[in-house]
Amino acid sequence: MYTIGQVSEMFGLPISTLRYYDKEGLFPTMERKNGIRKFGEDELEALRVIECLKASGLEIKDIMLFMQWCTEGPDTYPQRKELFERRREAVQEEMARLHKTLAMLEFKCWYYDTAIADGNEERLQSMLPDKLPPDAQRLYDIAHSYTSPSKQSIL
Amino acid sequence: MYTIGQVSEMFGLPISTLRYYDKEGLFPTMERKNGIRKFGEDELEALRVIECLKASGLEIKDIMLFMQWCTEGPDTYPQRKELFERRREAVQEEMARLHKTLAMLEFKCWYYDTAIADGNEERLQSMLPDKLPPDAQRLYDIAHSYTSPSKQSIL
DNA sequence: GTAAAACATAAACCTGACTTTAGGTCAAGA
DNA sequence: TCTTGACCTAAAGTCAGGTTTATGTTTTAC
Repeated sequence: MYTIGQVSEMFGLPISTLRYYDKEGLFPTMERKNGIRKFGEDELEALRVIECLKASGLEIKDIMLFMQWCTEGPDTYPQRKELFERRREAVQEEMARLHKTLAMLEFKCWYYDTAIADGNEERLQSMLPDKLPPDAQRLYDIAHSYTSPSKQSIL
Repeated sequence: MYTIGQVSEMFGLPISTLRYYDKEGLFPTMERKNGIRKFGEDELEALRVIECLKASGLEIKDIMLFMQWCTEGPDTYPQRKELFERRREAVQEEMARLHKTLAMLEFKCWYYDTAIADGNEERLQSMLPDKLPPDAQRLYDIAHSYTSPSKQSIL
């Protein structure tokens, strides 16, 4: 069993954040002794899951819902599974977006390297949009490829 | 040249967001005709870069600084290059974090699949933390590996 | 010429995720 | 005993990144 201060150290989170999470219902089974929070293994695993779900883009109030499900026994296994499935898809999409972002950043690194060498952007601008050196062209094409703005898939 | 409504369509961004970006100084060279904004190729490329820098985790006010540099000529090439280098590193770190997040999500998908099949978590809990099937163990170990909470590298 | 659609501004409002503040309890060491 | 440090609460404050509202102007279509 750990105190809030120990958990704050272990996870590198401010104490105020841990209290905020508790207030939002993220530790539904946490015990107390004389009003003082006692973090057990369940709460540590809850925190790992909280960090994971937050990183996946889930909001606090939806994480709270998940934690509630965890107190309701085997009937909620399917909902919990569904939640993780959808988060997995969301993270995979986010990684694909970051891949494209990275292409743009690498292209711009190359672009400004070249601009610094040339002292100006004239030669570079004359190469746009399709007469760049092969490596740079590849990055440029990824970075400037069209992505549908629709948020909802037809499926 | 495009109107704000056309650009809103093209990028799937609300008109209010484009006006907000303009107010924050993200289109420093945008022209107007009778007070009406005229988006040219420079502004379209600015928007692509804005989306990229936002996705990389940069704040609006820092994107504004970059846009200002772009109006100041070749002297600021090195700063611009530096900015993209650091964003590249930040995105690579974010992708590594998401890789770990994904391992946790995949582990939990497997976990609840198994819990649904078993009807309870007893067998699963008895396998933790190091007697899981190989594939699940791999995911579990990635997801539960320690990550230093320090934000500053020693170098 | 006129009505509707599309543009404009300033300022207030909103949301999520914390953080800070103000005031209080409690246990341990000097 | 007293004071220091770690804990507690409720409520207010903060911040980024927009969005909404109220009001007015310009462009476009008939």
